[in-house]
Amino acid sequence: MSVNRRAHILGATGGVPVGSGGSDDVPRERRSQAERRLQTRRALLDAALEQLEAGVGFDSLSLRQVARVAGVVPAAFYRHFAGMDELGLALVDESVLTLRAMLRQAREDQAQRADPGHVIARSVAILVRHVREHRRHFAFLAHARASGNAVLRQAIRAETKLFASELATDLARFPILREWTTPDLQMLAGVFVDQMIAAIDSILEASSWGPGPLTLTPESQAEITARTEKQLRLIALGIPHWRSRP
Amino acid sequence: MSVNRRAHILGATGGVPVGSGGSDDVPRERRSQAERRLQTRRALLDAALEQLEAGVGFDSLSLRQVARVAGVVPAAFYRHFAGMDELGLALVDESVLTLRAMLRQAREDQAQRADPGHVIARSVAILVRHVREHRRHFAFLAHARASGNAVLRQAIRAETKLFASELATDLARFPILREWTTPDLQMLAGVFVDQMIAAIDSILEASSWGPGPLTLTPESQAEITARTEKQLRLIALGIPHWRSRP
DNA sequence: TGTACATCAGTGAACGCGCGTTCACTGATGTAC
DNA sequence: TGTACATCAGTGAACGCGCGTTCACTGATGTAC
Repeated sequence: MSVNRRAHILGATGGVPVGSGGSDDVPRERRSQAERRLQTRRALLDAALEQLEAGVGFDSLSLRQVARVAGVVPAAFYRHFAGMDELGLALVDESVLTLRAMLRQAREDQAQRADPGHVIARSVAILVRHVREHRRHFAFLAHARASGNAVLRQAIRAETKLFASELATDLARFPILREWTTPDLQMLAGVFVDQMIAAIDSILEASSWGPGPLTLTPESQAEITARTEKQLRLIALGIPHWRSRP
Repeated sequence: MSVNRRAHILGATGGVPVGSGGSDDVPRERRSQAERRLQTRRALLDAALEQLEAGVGFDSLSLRQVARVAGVVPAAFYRHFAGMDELGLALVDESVLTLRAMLRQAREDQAQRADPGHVIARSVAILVRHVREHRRHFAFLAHARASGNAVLRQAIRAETKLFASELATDLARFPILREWTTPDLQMLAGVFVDQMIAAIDSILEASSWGPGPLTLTPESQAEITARTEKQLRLIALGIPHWRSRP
């Protein structure tokens, strides 16, 4: 993996595009200061995500390394974030948008086809696809969730609770759950979210086999999908027999 | 938190106990080399656990800091471990013993009273008690499980799978599960383990409110216990309606 | 349109610090006689 | 029991390194006239 390949995408000094017909993949047209500012910010976020995806923990991420991969001098970092914590919170914001998009898509998919028999299979498929398409965000959330950084950990836990609440609201629309109390719906949403987190962990683990000896045979994506569907179906089987009383 | 309070518990130089009637809490009797060696090793492990418990991630743990808290010079660390990874693996071994002890206790408790109605409540109680009594080990596992250290992560994942398999074996003894296929039992054990992990996270989170602004109201231990019991009961409700076919 | 000045994203050098690792050493514990 | 030597856990000094943060700076972009 080249660590420095983004180096100087913005031009050599003072942020000016150098040369005339560079062979870089970045267009050389004139850009406003605001555009260039956004571009550097993005490069910093991407540099962090890139290393996070490669298995580096957020705690061990260094400001200098992030700046280096982003092709910028360390001091320039401070023009965008007060420190790594602030960058981390920006990543939480981004990642939460991804989560919400996933929930929204599942909701719309659900609304389109009134075919309640396949809700679980379709939801799992959407989950798996989203995790694969937004690996970096999910890898960040999965790791920073348990990281040593209290600020990030707290932020992610808070967002997870919010996510569970939104899911509870969605669940309330199912006829069979209409009579359930709000706390019971929250409890049920909690079970689903816990299983979802476990599934995300499995997917990330299965698709991130870097160097080193494999002591565990990684599960295939199909296996994870099948197992997760089974688990959710088992849980769903209990629902009709739950007596939800205030 | 005093970082240095263990300093020189073993004596000042060459490992010789200094003074004659020290006021330290460590007895000054003559000790064999082997005993002193074990004692320092333990001090190193404890120093690491202490910081892990305080919220420091394993990734950010420094060899020098661990040695300092253990009251030993950095170079002495290498008399016991080749590096932090090896210390981490030793902690995995220890923590896994704690996990097994918990499972064994739940099993014995189960065997003593043939009162199947309270299996869940009693199991949750045992879980909660163990997590509180062995906070440091569980905090280590919960964090290093998602840490940036691939070696530790792998080791813990492997042990988690093993744990789930043992649980599956225990589950097979329940009359209602006697007809289930092995893969289905594994799947069910997986659900329980996932919920257990989530519960452990909650307990650790609830009881580790260090400094900093509280944006989330921490759940009380009673709330966590009640919620976990509910979740497991819901899952159990589905069991009789699952058709397990080869 | 042309000119003079302001803004500000990114630069490059410098700082002090804690880190992991190495090394020859010390001196109490352990052992052979 | 007494003596001479071996073992080896822990010492302390040293090393080079990457880190986060600061600072005055540069020079292209943006703006007022």
